[in-house]
Amino acid sequence: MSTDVELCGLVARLNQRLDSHVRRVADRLGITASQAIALRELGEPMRLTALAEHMSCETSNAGYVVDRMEDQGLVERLPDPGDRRAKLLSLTEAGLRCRGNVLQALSEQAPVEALSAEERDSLVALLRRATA
Amino acid sequence: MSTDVELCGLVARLNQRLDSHVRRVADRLGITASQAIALRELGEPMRLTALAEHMSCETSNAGYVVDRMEDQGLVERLPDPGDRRAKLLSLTEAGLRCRGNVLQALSEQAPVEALSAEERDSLVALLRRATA
DNA sequence: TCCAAATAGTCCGAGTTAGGATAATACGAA
DNA sequence: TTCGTATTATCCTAACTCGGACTATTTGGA
Repeated sequence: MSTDVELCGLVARLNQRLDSHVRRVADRLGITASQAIALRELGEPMRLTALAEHMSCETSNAGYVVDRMEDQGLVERLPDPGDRRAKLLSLTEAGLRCRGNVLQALSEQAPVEALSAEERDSLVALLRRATA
Repeated sequence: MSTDVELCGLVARLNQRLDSHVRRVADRLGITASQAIALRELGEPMRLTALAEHMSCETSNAGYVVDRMEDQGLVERLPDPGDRRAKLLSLTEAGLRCRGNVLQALSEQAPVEALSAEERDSLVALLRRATA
């Protein structure tokens, strides 16, 4: 088994764990995991394409998630002044409150207790380079 | 943005890239990405629970994937001699051939060219500890 | 022995995801 | 300007995924 193949499995496993973590947090807040991730990334208004990029998913998928959030009054689609094709996704009052709760809950539990702070830093650095 | 939160996003991004890679390979071979991963992990007969663990997914999901593979004649469910509840997933002739193609295709392109061999090794080491 | 709890697998419902088709708008080059 | 190409978002379909309910079987303790 080559290093590369093992790497795939390890990344998938860690991703699945982090995802479970987000899922638990989201359940507690009454939203879905994807919504929690979207809220996490919506620190400032952005286009759907940009949100999809931040969420590491397809644009159509981000659209599906935003549809539900719009129904729940968490986000609005405002026209983009500079491009009539585009819309700016902007959090509502409720969305901002919900985002605060998400960030709070996500930071409460460290999802990778097994690593020291230094190891986490070097892991982040490696991942940054790997995905650059 | 804390290190932990950034870590979540980076892992998701890398996972998505590796997944896309598997998806392209699988498309070329006429199977789905999940099937390619299942084939990759089925180096030897194992139970459904074990396969799910290797695939980093729920048992029910692994069952869904195996159902399709069984329909296509890639895998068989044989009774486990030691436990009448369990079944051993075993590749057929066609499954073995397909697995060979998958391993070949997956090893052709390195999915993380941005890192040197040493960096890949330390990344693998960190991920092993993080998911231990 | 006998029963409660744990484990293995199946099935189902609801929700999520990718990818392709489409329509509207923007952009760049001739 | 004007046309071909690229971008932005939406919708749809097929496929995937989780989590829970259920049955059969095993295991461990009284």
